Amino acid sequence: MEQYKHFLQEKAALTPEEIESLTSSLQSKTFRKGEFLLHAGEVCAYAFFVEKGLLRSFTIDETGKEHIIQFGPENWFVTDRSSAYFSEPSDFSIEAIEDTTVVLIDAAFISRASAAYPHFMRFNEKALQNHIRQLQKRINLLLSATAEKRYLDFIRLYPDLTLRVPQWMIASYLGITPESLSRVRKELAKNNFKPH
Amino acid sequence: MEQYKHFLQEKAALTPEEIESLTSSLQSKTFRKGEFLLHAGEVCAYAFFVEKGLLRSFTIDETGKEHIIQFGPENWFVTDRSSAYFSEPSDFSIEAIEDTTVVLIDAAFISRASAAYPHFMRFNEKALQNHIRQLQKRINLLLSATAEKRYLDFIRLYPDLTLRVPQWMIASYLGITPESLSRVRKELAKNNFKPH
DNA sequence: CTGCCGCATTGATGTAGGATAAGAAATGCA
DNA sequence: TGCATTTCTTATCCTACATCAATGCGGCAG
Repeated sequence: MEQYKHFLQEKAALTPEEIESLTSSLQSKTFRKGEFLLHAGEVCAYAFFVEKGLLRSFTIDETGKEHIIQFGPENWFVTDRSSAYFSEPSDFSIEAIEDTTVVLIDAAFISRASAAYPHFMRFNEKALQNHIRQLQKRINLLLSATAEKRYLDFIRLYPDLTLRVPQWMIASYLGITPESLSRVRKELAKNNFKPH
Repeated sequence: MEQYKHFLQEKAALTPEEIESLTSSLQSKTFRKGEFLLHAGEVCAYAFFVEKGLLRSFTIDETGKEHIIQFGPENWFVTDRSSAYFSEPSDFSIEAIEDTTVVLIDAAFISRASAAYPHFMRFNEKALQNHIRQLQKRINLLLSATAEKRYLDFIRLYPDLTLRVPQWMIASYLGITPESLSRVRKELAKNNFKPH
């Protein structure tokens, strides 16, 4: 819970007292590596705030291939907003890539907190807007950039993930095969590119 | 303004009186085919609600290629939310594909309306959530579907646009070249596919 | 009517990345 | 520790789509 409290203090500009009173009702839960927090087809009841560990959300297409939507390291939210908001079955699955502790945030919490604290409401809306910005950016990349550029963008944005996530998952996030990613990396290495 | 009022009544469940009082402060404006409502680099001050006509929003990459983000026919909103919300210069341009009449909706209007009418606030949030759902869906398509599937999805979703929009713009939306789209269509025609 | 321009089509050729297969390296686990 | 499984790499071939270039053709300004 500590990370989440800290996060609220930073981003939502709430006082420690407000935070205590708000979060007293929240549960946290730990999942082992490989466990699922959400299976495709279920309604996503929570937003998961990652205290420690690493999640991924992904879809599976008709041909059985996985496509990673998002990684969730510490201090990130992972959820399927559409499913949670509209109470529809989710297309996503959410899985722990490492042993992961999350705070469970449900819709009732959000509305209670928004009603009680205008700061929280604004914080929440800002998170939505940020999410849109991210999605938009990703669409742009998928429309315009080569595999190599997308990979470079990825390691620029998530340098630590490059080390924590197996490459086939990064490939899946980028929309290419692991073999292609391997080639891209080889090419980059040849031109003496140093990721770290 | 009529379309917008109708839209509010349908989607936001406001009474005609509430709608009148709300919209009295709104301006509408008409743009000629080819005119720009927003140039990349400017801050996007409005959400444009399309009363009549057709808009497109698009980016231009480093190599000078356009990538269409969204089409906006009647009853759609076109804007760059990130730019509008964070008051940052936009990456998008917005252009009228046909002579187009829009209602100009600025941030002040949204907050006034949200404060005055809880229904409006919920309507607005729902629009945001819907937007996220759309973006997510598009990312999924770009990650997993071939040009043909993406095109089929497009005409299923926007059958009327297929007739109003030049094909090179559809190609740009799909992330392929006009030549490729032409070949996809040829292939579909051969297998006796009838769009309408 | 005519010449031009933007758009769509078609063909020839190039290329990024996919599919497949196999081996090497890393990791987990008994 | 050693065996098995997963992950990463490498090589070969293949395919979807891009690029380049030429042709056609409908609108429309003069």
